[in-house]
Amino acid sequence: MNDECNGGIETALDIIVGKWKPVILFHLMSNDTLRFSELQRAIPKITKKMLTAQLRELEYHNIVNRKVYAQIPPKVEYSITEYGKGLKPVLLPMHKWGYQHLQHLDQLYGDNRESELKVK
Amino acid sequence: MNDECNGGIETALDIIVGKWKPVILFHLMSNDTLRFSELQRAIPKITKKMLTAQLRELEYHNIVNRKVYAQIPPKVEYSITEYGKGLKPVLLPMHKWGYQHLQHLDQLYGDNRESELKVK
DNA sequence: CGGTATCCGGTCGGATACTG
DNA sequence: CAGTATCCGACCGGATACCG
Repeated sequence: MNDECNGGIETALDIIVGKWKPVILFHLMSNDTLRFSELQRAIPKITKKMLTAQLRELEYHNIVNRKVYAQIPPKVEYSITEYGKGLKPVLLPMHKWGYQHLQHLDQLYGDNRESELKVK
Repeated sequence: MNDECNGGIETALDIIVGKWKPVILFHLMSNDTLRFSELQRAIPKITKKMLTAQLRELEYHNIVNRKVYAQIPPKVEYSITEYGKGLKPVLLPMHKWGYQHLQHLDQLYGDNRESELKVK
């Protein structure tokens, strides 16, 4: 971390931040391939607009693959690219830390703090 | 990653995301202790408002410590908490991946793509 | 020195309706 | 089925001025 150029962190954040990107990546990383509608069902509260937008950004950065089947009705499949799999060493520690952090909070304040957290 | 509950990632992101948090953490992690004005000088483009806001959020999550010296003129020192140091295993892979990603892009498109990146 | 207070523009994301 | 298009409110972050 005593390396110059902290910009690497911002670069990584730019790519994985977005209200829905973590969930999307989570599902794609555990499912190999998913259709647009399958993602929609897996993430009920997301709108098509958002799902499309976030997928496009991930696609732009070569994290996910978009495969269009030229047929009617249309069919589009999304999957993590090989390059995108390189994000696992980034996401796993994040997941681990975040999970432990939640436990830590529960242990400090008890288990029913949804409300307080939301209010921030 | 095939663990349920991807919320851990969002929890972690909530804490380390923010336009200036990565830079702030970077400086605090390599300097042990810094005054408000030192941080300001280290990050020239940040405003007091933003520096205060981001520090307060980090403090709220117990990532940084705020030590106020009751004297005139005032003096406030910031440092990473022991708990905050636990973020290193999260930030280091991020930094590494992001840095490699930048290299990856340079290798693909040549070195003068600042412009394109900004336009996105 | 180390902040608040206030204002304000731009962007993010949600709701809804429409389409090939 | 897999998207666009449009509108719109909320919030994020910058500029500036003031304060203990």
